[in-house]
Amino acid sequence: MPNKVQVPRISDAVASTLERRILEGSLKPGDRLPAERELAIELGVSRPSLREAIQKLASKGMLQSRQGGGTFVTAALEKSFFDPWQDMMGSYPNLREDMLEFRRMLEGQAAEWAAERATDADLQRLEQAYTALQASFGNDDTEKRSAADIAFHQAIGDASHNVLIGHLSAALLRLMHDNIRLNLGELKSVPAAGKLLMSQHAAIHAAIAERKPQAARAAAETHIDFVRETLAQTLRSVARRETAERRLNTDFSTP
Amino acid sequence: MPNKVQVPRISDAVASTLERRILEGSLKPGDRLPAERELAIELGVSRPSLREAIQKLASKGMLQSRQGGGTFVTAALEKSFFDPWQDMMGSYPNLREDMLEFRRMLEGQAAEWAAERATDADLQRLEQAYTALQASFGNDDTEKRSAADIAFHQAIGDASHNVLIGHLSAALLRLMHDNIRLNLGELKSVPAAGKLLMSQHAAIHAAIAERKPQAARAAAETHIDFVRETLAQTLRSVARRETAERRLNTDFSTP
DNA sequence: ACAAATAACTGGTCTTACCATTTATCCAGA
DNA sequence: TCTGGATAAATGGTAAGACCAGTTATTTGT
Repeated sequence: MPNKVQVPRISDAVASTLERRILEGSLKPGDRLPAERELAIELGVSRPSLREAIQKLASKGMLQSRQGGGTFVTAALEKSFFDPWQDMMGSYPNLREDMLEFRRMLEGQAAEWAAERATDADLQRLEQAYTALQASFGNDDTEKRSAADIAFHQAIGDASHNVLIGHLSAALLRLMHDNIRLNLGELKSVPAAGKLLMSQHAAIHAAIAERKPQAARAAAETHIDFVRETLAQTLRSVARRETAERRLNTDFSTP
Repeated sequence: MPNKVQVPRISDAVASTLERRILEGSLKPGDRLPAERELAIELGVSRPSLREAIQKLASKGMLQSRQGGGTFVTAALEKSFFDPWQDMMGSYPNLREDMLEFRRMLEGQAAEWAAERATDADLQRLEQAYTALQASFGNDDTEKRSAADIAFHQAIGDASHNVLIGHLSAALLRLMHDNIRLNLGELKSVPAAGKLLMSQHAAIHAAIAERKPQAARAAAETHIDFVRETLAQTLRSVARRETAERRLNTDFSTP
């Protein structure tokens, strides 16, 4: 019965377009879609058609609408990979080591491919993210620094033109930032770390812009190595402080 | 952000109603739904709302509409894709390429680390998985071959002693197997492929057991390259066959 | 400076109309 | 009577406009 050739339906085409934008990263998790009225015009379809497409994606869990608020991209794609670990991170310290080791490979490859494949538009976006990141340092708002950091690495992931790299690198970095913020509070970074981090970011950025794959990979790996080392030191010192406090507080049952 | 209580949406309620009717059996597979205009009146909602509900169920694969014909309850139900990546794989061929490229890096690294870090127990498990895989060839049961293949690669991932590697390599391989099964039917592998695959598995296994990281990585990469090439060939031939069939059917308007 | 009232968006729903495809009906010609 | 095709009816697909119901940003009043 359904052997007939299906005529193309507009709502399906629109759904594919949106899906594609999410997959390829121009619509990232948490982003808000343009208003339905605008988006309908931009895509050249009527609002009902657009709505049908949105319903489809919403039923897949990729979009989420709030009346009066807007329609947002969910993290369904990353969740399907990493959901189970979200909570494990805190309790299982080895996982952090594994994650950094994994990211070393991932970010290295991302940088290498980005240097090989980035389009001019990609480089432009990367440039933009880099200057934003530069600006955000010195800023006290940890939230914004995290966002800028994630955006920078995300831009590299996007430029690598492999959707898995793009989604995974961003998701992992987000996971780490959340975890760090969660477990170490505001974690005023090691005093001298800031400038070193910036120079590393600069090196990565430069290598990609100059299209030097091996240099880009090396720079990215150096970056992760530094983060790993710095984080380990900080954690050790935090641990020392906590055991010291615990020793002091042993007799006080917390009210 | 989405902590607010979600307001009940009419289209959701309608979708639930229809879904219930299907599950309870008052709408059987193959049945035609009442016309949208009638059904909308019967349910006391507008046609657009009803249509949004239908779109949702259609995207779940429970309904199927033909312009001018009607809307039918899907005969073969229970595809149950909860994984958003799974159905993306079907619709975006590029994703399959990205996935293989990514897996090349992943499996290569997994094999390298496994060769460096595997404990005796790991090697034992790997040995076990390898012999099981060997045994499963020749077997006609695709399901079991898949399972053995996944188990083998999983054993490598575990031996790499990085939980992310383990989890991801298994998850991605599973994704590919499911996708192949879903989209290409049983896909009797290319005749000569079986023995080649086995020799590749043997090479990976041997390199890890002999603790030769670089050899292990190379063997794993070769393996993925071969899979990629074979898959591409198979897909091309499938595409050829389909266009041929289409050409044959061009003149016969289906009665 | 702060809080409340207000204005401007934004998604949710409905009505109406028209188009494209399919299906059923009917009528002329053999 | 039967067959074939033209015609009409029914059905899903799309569009436009209006209004409602929440949300968010702005203004205003104290």
